[in-house]
Amino acid sequence: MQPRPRTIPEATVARLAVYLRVLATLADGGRSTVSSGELASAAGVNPAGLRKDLSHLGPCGVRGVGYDVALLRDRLTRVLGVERAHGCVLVGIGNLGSALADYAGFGTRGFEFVGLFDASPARIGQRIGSLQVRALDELEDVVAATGASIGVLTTPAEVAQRVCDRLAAAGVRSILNFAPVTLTAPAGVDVRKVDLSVELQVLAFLGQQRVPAGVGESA
Amino acid sequence: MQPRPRTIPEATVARLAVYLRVLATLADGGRSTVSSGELASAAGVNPAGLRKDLSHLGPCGVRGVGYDVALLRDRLTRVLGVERAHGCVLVGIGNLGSALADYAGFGTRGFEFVGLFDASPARIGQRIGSLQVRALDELEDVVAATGASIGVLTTPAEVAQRVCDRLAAAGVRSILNFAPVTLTAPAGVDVRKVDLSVELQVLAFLGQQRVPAGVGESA
DNA sequence: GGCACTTTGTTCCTGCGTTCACAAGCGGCT
DNA sequence: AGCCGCTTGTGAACGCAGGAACAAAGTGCC
Repeated sequence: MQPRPRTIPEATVARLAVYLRVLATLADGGRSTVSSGELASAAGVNPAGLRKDLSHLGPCGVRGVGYDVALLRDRLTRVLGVERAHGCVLVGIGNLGSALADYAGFGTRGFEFVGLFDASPARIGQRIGSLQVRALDELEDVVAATGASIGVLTTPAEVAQRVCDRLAAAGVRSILNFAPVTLTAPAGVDVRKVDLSVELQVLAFLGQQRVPAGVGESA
Repeated sequence: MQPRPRTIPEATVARLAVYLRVLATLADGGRSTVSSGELASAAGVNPAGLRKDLSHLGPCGVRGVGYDVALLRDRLTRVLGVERAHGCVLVGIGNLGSALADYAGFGTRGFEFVGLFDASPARIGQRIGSLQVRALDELEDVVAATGASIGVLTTPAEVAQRVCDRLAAAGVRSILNFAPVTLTAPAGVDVRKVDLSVELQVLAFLGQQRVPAGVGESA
């Protein structure tokens, strides 16, 4: 009865977001159809895997032809839930927070910042884009008033857990954490972590592993 | 003959980096030993998984007691290859690039920016921290002079691939890409991608999946 | 109208990552 | 010195993601 199996693997969802971006680019370029091979190449994945990913949302291509760019884009937009813009609050307006608040790429992808917060009086009142930085005290009120569903944390590590708790209590259901700590959130609240140091350390490891420099250097 | 099996799964490496950070915090707090359960809890993973991760680098705990904090931290530091600082070049000094260049967290974790580059004359010469933004022309020279092994891309999507090619040609072996495009690099060059929009879209999907809001909203 | 080519959607299979459960080893107590 | 409890390290099973190969289907051409 349900056309969608309703359970799409998380790894697949992440790739769907990538496909969506590629499709947007193709649509801008005037393309009307794409084959799985071409799309997979642009997204950096295996063609078979791409078709399997897409199969999770039912048949949406035409055999012998490929996928309709606009159609597939709209369907992905719906499935990913970015049909309507999601309100986001951003806590911690340091360097990284300011950069994110000012990043234009979010607005065009279904996300809109509806509140910027910081604890430092020096930051409060500062304008970034079309928003003003507010005091942390107003966090709950703004979340309630705007119905923001996503919280982005760019605070120092020491206060991240406390802010996370407040966001969850205020009704935010998804949190994107840039602070270098592992957060614990109540059930029903999703937390995703972006850790730049970890990414660099993985790269460092892969680099040194590829060339075990210093091992056989005895000449 | 080789004490290390030499092949550590990438997912494990990412977690090792997390453990390392937790250990650093514990060491600062004066703790001398930790059990796998406590460490796993702080890192947000399964205790058994943590022990398996650690087993990849040989026995390094004491049964009945736990792990020596300082000892394990040093060993992880060595294994991850952040014993010596890695030189990083950062290309694209926009909002995000500036934030990363100014982020103090990297220096304490074995990474040091040795060059900041931008194509815009308006940016060139600007000082961020202890470095000056240089013209993109100098990229190859600086990489050669400093032996930088890691490149960080925070450029617009349109030029990311070109810069990636130049970095690879200049001898950079690891690239961390923040630009919203899928890069292709020659063999021997590792590319890791951090895509903020994708993270948000995954959150949006998980949020809407949990509550099919809008289905019963007849009011 | 029929045929062949192209491309999707699916199925099978292989490999990896994760988890659970047990045996081995070490410290502390008696 | 011997025993007990605690914790690590490892072996095995489960589940999942990724990749390759095959069948179905639709288009364009002859």
